[in-house]
Amino acid sequence: MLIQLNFKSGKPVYLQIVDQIKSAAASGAIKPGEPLPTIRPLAEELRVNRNTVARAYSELESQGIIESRHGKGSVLAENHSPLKKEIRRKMLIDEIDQAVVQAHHLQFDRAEFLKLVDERFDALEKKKGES
Amino acid sequence: MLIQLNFKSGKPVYLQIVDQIKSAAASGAIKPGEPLPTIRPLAEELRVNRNTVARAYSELESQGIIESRHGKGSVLAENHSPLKKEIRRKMLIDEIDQAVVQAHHLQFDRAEFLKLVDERFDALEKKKGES
DNA sequence: ATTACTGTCCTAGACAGTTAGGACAGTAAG
DNA sequence: CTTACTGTCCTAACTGTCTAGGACAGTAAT
Repeated sequence: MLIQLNFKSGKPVYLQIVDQIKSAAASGAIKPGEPLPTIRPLAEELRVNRNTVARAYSELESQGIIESRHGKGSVLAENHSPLKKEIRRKMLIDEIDQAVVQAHHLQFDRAEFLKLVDERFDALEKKKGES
Repeated sequence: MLIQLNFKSGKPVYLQIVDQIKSAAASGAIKPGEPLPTIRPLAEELRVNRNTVARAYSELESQGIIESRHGKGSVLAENHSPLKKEIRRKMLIDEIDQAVVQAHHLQFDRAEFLKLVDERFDALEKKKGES
Protein backbone atom coordinates (compact mmCIF):
# COMPACT_ATOMS: atom_id res chain seq x y z
CA MET A 1 0.00 0.00 0.00
CA LEU A 2 2.01 2.93 -1.25
CA ILE A 3 0.16 6.22 -1.22
CA GLN A 4 1.52 9.32 -2.89
CA LEU A 5 0.08 12.66 -1.83
CA ASN A 6 0.33 15.90 -3.77
CA PHE A 7 -0.31 18.81 -1.46
CA LYS A 8 -0.05 21.38 -4.22
CA SER A 9 -2.63 19.84 -6.53
CA GLY A 10 -5.58 21.49 -4.81
CA LYS A 11 -7.35 18.13 -4.74
CA PRO A 12 -8.45 17.31 -1.18
CA VAL A 13 -6.06 14.94 0.55
CA TYR A 14 -8.82 12.62 1.72
CA LEU A 15 -10.02 12.21 -1.88
CA GLN A 16 -6.52 11.39 -3.07
CA ILE A 17 -6.44 8.62 -0.48
CA VAL A 18 -9.89 7.38 -1.52
CA ASP A 19 -8.96 7.24 -5.20
CA GLN A 20 -5.69 5.46 -4.64
CA ILE A 21 -7.22 2.82 -2.40
CA LYS A 22 -10.07 2.27 -4.87
CA SER A 23 -7.52 1.90 -7.60
CA ALA A 24 -5.43 -0.52 -5.53
CA ALA A 25 -8.52 -2.58 -4.85
CA ALA A 26 -9.47 -2.69 -8.53
CA SER A 27 -5.96 -3.74 -9.54
CA GLY A 28 -5.86 -6.51 -6.97
CA ALA A 29 -3.05 -4.93 -4.96
CA ILE A 30 -5.38 -5.43 -1.99
CA LYS A 31 -7.65 -8.44 -1.81
CA PRO A 32 -11.05 -8.79 -0.15
CA GLY A 33 -10.71 -9.54 3.54
CA GLU A 34 -7.20 -8.17 3.66
CA PRO A 35 -6.56 -5.56 6.37
CA LEU A 36 -5.80 -1.96 5.49
CA PRO A 37 -3.30 0.18 7.37
CA THR A 38 -4.86 1.44 10.58
CA ILE A 39 -5.79 5.09 10.67
CA ARG A 40 -3.22 6.60 13.03
CA PRO A 41 -0.05 4.98 11.66
CA LEU A 42 -1.12 5.73 8.09
CA ALA A 43 -1.84 9.33 9.06
CA GLU A 44 1.59 9.61 10.63
CA GLU A 45 3.27 8.12 7.57
CA LEU A 46 1.44 10.53 5.27
CA ARG A 47 1.97 13.44 7.68
CA VAL A 48 -1.70 14.35 7.86
CA ASN A 49 -4.20 14.53 10.67
CA ARG A 50 -5.75 11.23 11.67
CA ASN A 51 -9.19 12.59 10.89
CA THR A 52 -8.17 13.17 7.30
CA VAL A 53 -7.45 9.45 6.91
CA ALA A 54 -10.54 8.67 8.94
CA ARG A 55 -12.62 10.70 6.53
CA ALA A 56 -11.16 8.82 3.57
CA TYR A 57 -11.98 5.51 5.23
CA SER A 58 -15.46 6.72 6.08
CA GLU A 59 -16.02 7.65 2.45
CA LEU A 60 -14.72 4.27 1.30
CA GLU A 61 -17.02 2.53 3.73
CA SER A 62 -20.05 4.46 2.51
CA GLN A 63 -19.17 3.35 -1.00
CA GLY A 64 -19.00 -0.25 0.18
CA ILE A 65 -15.31 -0.58 -0.65
CA ILE A 66 -14.06 -1.30 2.87
CA GLU A 67 -15.48 -2.36 6.23
CA SER A 68 -14.35 -0.77 9.49
CA ARG A 69 -14.93 -2.26 12.90
CA HIS A 70 -14.59 -0.23 16.04
CA GLY A 71 -11.47 -1.34 17.89
CA LYS A 72 -10.31 -3.79 15.26
CA GLY A 73 -9.39 -1.92 12.10
CA SER A 74 -10.52 -1.93 8.50
CA VAL A 75 -10.49 -4.60 5.83
CA LEU A 76 -11.25 -4.60 2.14
CA ALA A 77 -14.87 -5.63 1.54
CA GLU A 78 -16.08 -8.27 -0.84
CA ASN A 79 -16.85 -6.73 -4.19
CA HIS A 80 -20.61 -6.98 -3.82
CA SER A 81 -22.39 -3.70 -4.34
CA PRO A 82 -25.81 -3.87 -2.68
CA LEU A 83 -27.30 -1.71 -5.42
CA LYS A 84 -29.42 -3.11 -8.21
CA LYS A 85 -27.71 -3.63 -11.52
CA GLU A 86 -29.87 -1.01 -13.18
CA ILE A 87 -28.69 1.60 -10.69
CA ARG A 88 -25.06 0.57 -11.00
CA ARG A 89 -25.42 0.71 -14.75
CA LYS A 90 -26.69 4.28 -14.58
CA MET A 91 -23.79 5.29 -12.36
CA LEU A 92 -21.26 3.81 -14.75
CA ILE A 93 -22.93 5.41 -17.76
CA ASP A 94 -22.51 8.80 -16.11
CA GLU A 95 -18.78 8.19 -15.82
CA ILE A 96 -18.55 6.92 -19.37
CA ASP A 97 -20.52 9.82 -20.81
CA GLN A 98 -18.18 12.23 -19.15
CA ALA A 99 -15.21 10.51 -20.78
CA VAL A 100 -16.94 10.26 -24.15
CA VAL A 101 -17.78 13.95 -24.23
CA GLN A 102 -14.27 14.83 -23.14
CA ALA A 103 -12.92 12.58 -25.90
CA HIS A 104 -14.75 14.64 -28.50
CA HIS A 105 -13.18 17.87 -27.31
CA LEU A 106 -9.76 16.24 -27.09
CA GLN A 107 -10.23 15.03 -30.65
CA PHE A 108 -10.26 11.30 -30.10
CA ASP A 109 -12.71 9.28 -32.18
CA ARG A 110 -14.54 6.15 -31.20
CA ALA A 111 -11.89 3.75 -32.47
CA GLU A 112 -9.10 5.53 -30.62
CA PHE A 113 -11.24 5.66 -27.51
CA LEU A 114 -11.93 1.93 -27.56
CA LYS A 115 -8.26 1.25 -28.09
CA LEU A 116 -7.38 3.37 -25.06
CA VAL A 117 -9.95 1.56 -22.94
CA ASP A 118 -8.42 -1.77 -23.90
CA GLU A 119 -4.98 -0.45 -23.01
CA ARG A 120 -6.14 0.67 -19.60
CA PHE A 121 -7.81 -2.63 -18.85
CA ASP A 122 -4.57 -4.34 -19.90
CA ALA A 123 -2.59 -2.11 -17.56
CA LEU A 124 -4.93 -3.05 -14.72
CA GLU A 125 -4.76 -6.79 -15.48
CA LYS A 126 -1.00 -6.56 -15.58
CA LYS A 127 -0.91 -5.29 -12.02
CA LYS A 128 -3.10 -8.18 -11.01
CA GLY A 129 -0.59 -10.59 -12.50
CA GLU A 130 2.25 -9.05 -10.54
CA SER A 131 0.66 -9.70 -7.17
CA MET B 1 -30.13 25.01 -26.30
CA LEU B 2 -32.19 23.63 -23.47
CA ILE B 3 -30.49 23.74 -20.10
CA GLN B 4 -31.92 21.99 -17.07
CA LEU B 5 -30.69 23.09 -13.66
CA ASN B 6 -30.97 21.12 -10.48
CA PHE B 7 -30.60 23.41 -7.49
CA LYS B 8 -30.83 20.60 -4.96
CA SER B 9 -28.06 18.45 -6.42
CA GLY B 10 -25.27 20.29 -4.62
CA LYS B 11 -23.38 20.51 -7.88
CA PRO B 12 -22.45 24.14 -8.62
CA VAL B 13 -24.82 25.76 -11.10
CA TYR B 14 -22.03 27.11 -13.26
CA LEU B 15 -20.60 23.58 -13.64
CA GLN B 16 -23.98 22.21 -14.64
CA ILE B 17 -24.07 24.83 -17.39
CA VAL B 18 -20.53 23.98 -18.46
CA ASP B 19 -21.25 20.26 -18.68
CA GLN B 20 -24.46 20.65 -20.61
CA ILE B 21 -22.92 23.00 -23.16
CA LYS B 22 -19.92 20.70 -23.59
CA SER B 23 -22.29 17.83 -24.11
CA ALA B 24 -24.39 19.79 -26.59
CA ALA B 25 -21.25 20.68 -28.51
CA ALA B 26 -20.09 17.06 -28.60
CA SER B 27 -23.49 15.88 -29.82
CA GLY B 28 -23.60 18.45 -32.59
CA ALA B 29 -26.58 20.31 -31.12
CA ILE B 30 -24.40 23.39 -31.47
CA LYS B 31 -21.99 23.72 -34.36
CA PRO B 32 -18.68 25.57 -34.55
CA GLY B 33 -19.19 29.25 -35.28
CA GLU B 34 -22.77 29.15 -34.08
CA PRO B 35 -23.69 31.80 -31.48
CA LEU B 36 -24.55 30.84 -27.93
CA PRO B 37 -27.24 32.56 -25.89
CA THR B 38 -25.92 35.83 -24.54
CA ILE B 39 -25.16 35.97 -20.86
CA ARG B 40 -27.92 38.15 -19.46
CA PRO B 41 -30.94 36.63 -21.22
CA LEU B 42 -29.71 33.13 -20.44
CA ALA B 43 -29.20 34.10 -16.81
CA GLU B 44 -32.72 35.48 -16.67
CA GLU B 45 -34.17 32.36 -18.26
CA LEU B 46 -32.33 30.14 -15.79
CA ARG B 47 -33.12 32.49 -12.87
CA VAL B 48 -29.52 32.87 -11.79
CA ASN B 49 -27.18 35.82 -11.50
CA ARG B 50 -25.53 36.91 -14.73
CA ASN B 51 -22.11 36.30 -13.19
CA THR B 52 -22.98 32.64 -12.69
CA VAL B 53 -23.50 32.24 -16.43
CA ALA B 54 -20.48 34.45 -17.06
CA ARG B 55 -18.39 32.12 -14.96
CA ALA B 56 -19.58 29.11 -16.92
CA TYR B 57 -18.71 30.84 -20.19
CA SER B 58 -15.34 31.87 -18.80
CA GLU B 59 -14.62 28.26 -17.88
CA LEU B 60 -15.71 27.08 -21.32
CA GLU B 61 -13.47 29.64 -22.94
CA SER B 62 -10.46 28.58 -20.88
CA GLN B 63 -11.11 25.04 -22.07
CA GLY B 64 -11.16 26.23 -25.65
CA ILE B 65 -14.79 25.21 -26.16
CA ILE B 66 -16.18 28.67 -26.91
CA GLU B 67 -14.90 32.11 -27.88
CA SER B 68 -16.31 35.28 -26.34
CA ARG B 69 -15.85 38.74 -27.79
CA HIS B 70 -16.48 41.84 -25.80
CA GLY B 71 -19.64 43.50 -27.01
CA LYS B 72 -20.55 40.83 -29.54
CA GLY B 73 -21.36 37.64 -27.72
CA SER B 74 -20.01 34.10 -27.66
CA VAL B 75 -19.76 31.45 -30.35
CA LEU B 76 -18.79 27.80 -30.34
CA ALA B 77 -15.11 27.43 -31.20
CA GLU B 78 -13.64 25.14 -33.80
CA ASN B 79 -12.74 21.83 -32.25
CA HIS B 80 -9.00 22.42 -32.30
CA SER B 81 -7.34 21.93 -28.95
CA PRO B 82 -4.03 23.78 -28.94
CA LEU B 83 -2.49 21.10 -26.71
CA LYS B 84 -0.14 18.45 -28.02
CA LYS B 85 -1.65 15.06 -28.68
CA GLU B 86 0.46 13.48 -25.95
CA ILE B 87 -0.98 15.87 -23.38
CA ARG B 88 -4.53 15.39 -24.59
CA ARG B 89 -3.99 11.65 -24.46
CA LYS B 90 -2.92 11.85 -20.83
CA MET B 91 -5.99 13.90 -19.95
CA LEU B 92 -8.30 11.40 -21.58
CA ILE B 93 -6.55 8.47 -19.93
CA ASP B 94 -7.23 10.05 -16.55
CA GLU B 95 -10.94 10.16 -17.35
CA ILE B 96 -10.92 6.61 -18.66
CA ASP B 97 -9.02 5.24 -15.68
CA GLN B 98 -11.58 6.75 -13.38
CA ALA B 99 -14.36 4.98 -15.26
CA VAL B 100 -12.44 1.71 -15.46
CA VAL B 101 -11.80 1.62 -11.72
CA GLN B 102 -15.41 2.50 -11.04
CA ALA B 103 -16.50 -0.28 -13.37
CA HIS B 104 -14.65 -2.81 -11.23
CA HIS B 105 -16.45 -1.73 -8.09
CA LEU B 106 -19.78 -1.66 -9.89
CA GLN B 107 -19.07 -5.20 -11.10
CA PHE B 108 -18.85 -4.58 -14.83
CA ASP B 109 -16.20 -6.51 -16.72
CA ARG B 110 -14.24 -5.39 -19.76
CA ALA B 111 -16.70 -6.77 -22.30
CA GLU B 112 -19.67 -5.11 -20.64
CA PHE B 113 -17.72 -1.89 -20.38
CA LEU B 114 -16.82 -1.87 -24.06
CA LYS B 115 -20.42 -2.57 -24.95
CA LEU B 116 -21.58 0.39 -22.86
CA VAL B 117 -19.02 2.65 -24.51
CA ASP B 118 -20.33 1.64 -27.92
CA GLU B 119 -23.87 2.33 -26.78
CA ARG B 120 -22.96 5.79 -25.57
CA PHE B 121 -21.16 6.66 -28.78
CA ASP B 122 -24.23 5.47 -30.66
CA ALA B 123 -26.46 7.67 -28.53
CA LEU B 124 -24.22 10.64 -29.32
CA GLU B 125 -24.16 9.91 -33.05
CA LYS B 126 -27.91 9.59 -33.04
CA LYS B 127 -28.26 13.13 -31.70
CA LYS B 128 -25.99 14.32 -34.48
CA GLY B 129 -28.29 12.73 -37.03
CA GLU B 130 -31.31 14.51 -35.59
CA SER B 131 -29.87 17.96 -36.13
C1' DA C 1 -23.71 61.18 -29.83
C1' DT C 2 -27.15 58.29 -28.15
C1' DT C 3 -29.09 54.01 -27.14
C1' DA C 4 -29.22 49.36 -26.18
C1' DC C 5 -27.14 45.71 -26.43
C1' DT C 6 -22.78 42.81 -25.46
C1' DG C 7 -18.78 40.74 -22.21
C1' DT C 8 -15.58 41.81 -18.12
C1' DC C 9 -13.61 43.28 -13.74
C1' DC C 10 -13.93 44.20 -8.65
C1' DT C 11 -15.61 43.36 -4.41
C1' DA C 12 -17.92 41.24 -0.77
C1' DG C 13 -21.09 38.22 1.71
C1' DA C 14 -22.62 33.66 2.53
C1' DC C 15 -21.78 29.14 2.62
C1' DA C 16 -19.68 24.58 2.24
C1' DG C 17 -15.66 21.82 2.28
C1' DT C 18 -11.45 20.53 4.46
C1' DT C 19 -8.46 19.79 8.07
C1' DA C 20 -7.32 19.53 12.90
C1' DG C 21 -7.34 18.49 18.20
C1' DG C 22 -9.76 16.72 22.25
C1' DA C 23 -12.55 13.34 24.20
C1' DC C 24 -14.95 9.06 23.96
C1' DA C 25 -15.76 4.00 23.05
C1' DG C 26 -14.84 -0.77 21.38
C1' DT C 27 -11.23 -4.85 21.29
C1' DA C 28 -7.92 -7.89 22.88
C1' DA C 29 -3.92 -9.36 25.31
C1' DG C 30 -1.49 -9.60 29.69
C1' DC D 1 -8.37 -4.36 35.62
C1' DT D 2 -4.85 -2.29 33.04
C1' DT D 3 -2.68 -1.20 28.91
C1' DA D 4 -2.32 -0.16 24.32
C1' DC D 5 -4.15 -0.44 20.49
C1' DT D 6 -8.36 0.33 17.37
C1' DG D 7 -12.36 3.44 15.10
C1' DT D 8 -15.77 7.36 16.07
C1' DC D 9 -17.96 11.64 17.45
C1' DC D 10 -17.94 16.73 18.47
C1' DT D 11 -16.39 21.02 17.80
C1' DA D 12 -13.88 24.72 15.89
C1' DA D 13 -10.89 27.23 12.76
C1' DC D 14 -9.54 28.00 8.41
C1' DT D 15 -9.84 28.25 3.71
C1' DG D 16 -11.63 28.39 -0.65
C1' DT D 17 -15.89 28.22 -3.55
C1' DC D 18 -20.00 29.99 -5.18
C1' DT D 19 -23.09 33.43 -6.05
C1' DA D 20 -24.43 38.15 -6.40
C1' DG D 21 -24.56 43.44 -7.37
C1' DG D 22 -22.24 47.61 -8.97
C1' DA D 23 -19.41 49.70 -12.22
C1' DC D 24 -16.86 49.64 -16.42
C1' DA D 25 -15.89 48.86 -21.47
C1' DG D 26 -16.54 47.16 -26.30
C1' DT D 27 -19.98 46.93 -30.52
C1' DA D 28 -23.26 48.42 -33.66
C1' DA D 29 -27.34 50.62 -35.25
C1' DT D 30 -29.96 54.94 -35.36
